Amino acid sequence: MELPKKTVERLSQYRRLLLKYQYLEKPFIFSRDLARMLNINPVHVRRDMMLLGFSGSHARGYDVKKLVKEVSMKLECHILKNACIVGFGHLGRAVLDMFAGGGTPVNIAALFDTSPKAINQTFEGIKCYSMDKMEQVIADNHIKLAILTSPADDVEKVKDLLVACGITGIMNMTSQPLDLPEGVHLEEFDLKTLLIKLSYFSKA
Amino acid sequence: MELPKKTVERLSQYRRLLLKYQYLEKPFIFSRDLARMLNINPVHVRRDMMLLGFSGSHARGYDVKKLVKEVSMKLECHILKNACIVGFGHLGRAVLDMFAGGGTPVNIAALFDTSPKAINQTFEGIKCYSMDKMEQVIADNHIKLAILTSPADDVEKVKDLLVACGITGIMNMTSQPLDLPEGVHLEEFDLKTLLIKLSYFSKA
DNA sequence: TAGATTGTTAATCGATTAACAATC
DNA sequence: TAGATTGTTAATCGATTAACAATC
Repeated sequence: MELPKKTVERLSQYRRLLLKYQYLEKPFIFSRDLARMLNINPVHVRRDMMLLGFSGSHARGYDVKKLVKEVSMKLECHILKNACIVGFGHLGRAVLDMFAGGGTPVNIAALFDTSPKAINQTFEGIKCYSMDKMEQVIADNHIKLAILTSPADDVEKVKDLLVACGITGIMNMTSQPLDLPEGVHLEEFDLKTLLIKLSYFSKA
Repeated sequence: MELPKKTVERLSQYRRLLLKYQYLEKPFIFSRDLARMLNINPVHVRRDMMLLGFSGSHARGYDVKKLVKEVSMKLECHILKNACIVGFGHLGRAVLDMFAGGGTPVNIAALFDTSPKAINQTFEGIKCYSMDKMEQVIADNHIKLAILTSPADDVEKVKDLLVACGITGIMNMTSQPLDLPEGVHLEEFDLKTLLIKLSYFSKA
């Protein structure tokens, strides 16, 4: 059975935090402490553990290493998913920087851009290709995810290309609404919208 | 009375879309068409209009220009909010590029970075300052919002600085959880988390 | 009038959290 | 035992959507 979306988000955060924590501190952690570090409610932690099917001890809390292993298993962090970045401007570079270090279960396997300056260059060890190599490169590298950062006017064309290449998930970092066919998962990442929201709710 | 969060997000999207649309097409639009362009349910549009207190015509739909004006009013798009970008790496640059063009009700008024290469330089007409000028610059420019893109290890220190400077809203683009005092609004923008979510739900 | 649309209420769904029994 | 924590159910809250009356 599938986990709720919000639970998946939090599991990912628990994992990230505890991966750092596990070498520094005690081998056990209480829901209260984990919650405080993430500014959430302890009940959230316990409920997520329940959904995960993971048990703690009433006396000591949760076994950090076992928990990290369990979360990683559930999120399939052992199956390294290959992703590509489409559009390699500042935003694309920022994304690459963020994931080049490793530690995340998503592997950037290729870059695509239209600029002759970038094409055939290598960044952080990852090669940048022209758009017309997309079909070949995506097939050869078993790429399943795409992070879309290209300029707004290209988005529709690029989307159709990606879908035709058999991509199963797209992270849309353009501020352009995207209409995807059944079976392709979409994650919206719309900075313009969120900034206006921030502004609206930050009224002094 | 305050609008629901999701409604504010959608209002921002209606506005963006219709600003383009208003010069191209008919002066009226149906909820169905607006919804289709954003891949949402038409009922959403009509309900948001209701919450906004905006009426359409049964025969012709909504008056595009009036609607844009109404949404802009509600989102206070006429009050230009000043924001700063803290951390001017690739991510900071990407954010600046996105907003330098104008058209959004948020104005980037200053950049902050620790790198001597960037400090005192001007990018897209916006000056980059060292972190220790922050208090002065934020006060002088009436900056109320901060977009945080600095490296993870600086985040806590920078946060305290920003709060001390009287910032009322922070967009956190680092993957570091932030704990803010009452009265400072927080918007999380966590790429690592969302990418894992995408990966989880994109299982073939 | 017939058909389409808006405006609004009620039902549904998902996420959060309060409450509390069970356990160490 | 007393006190703290986990595990789980039930209540609450916010967002979405189904249903339908009112209107053009």
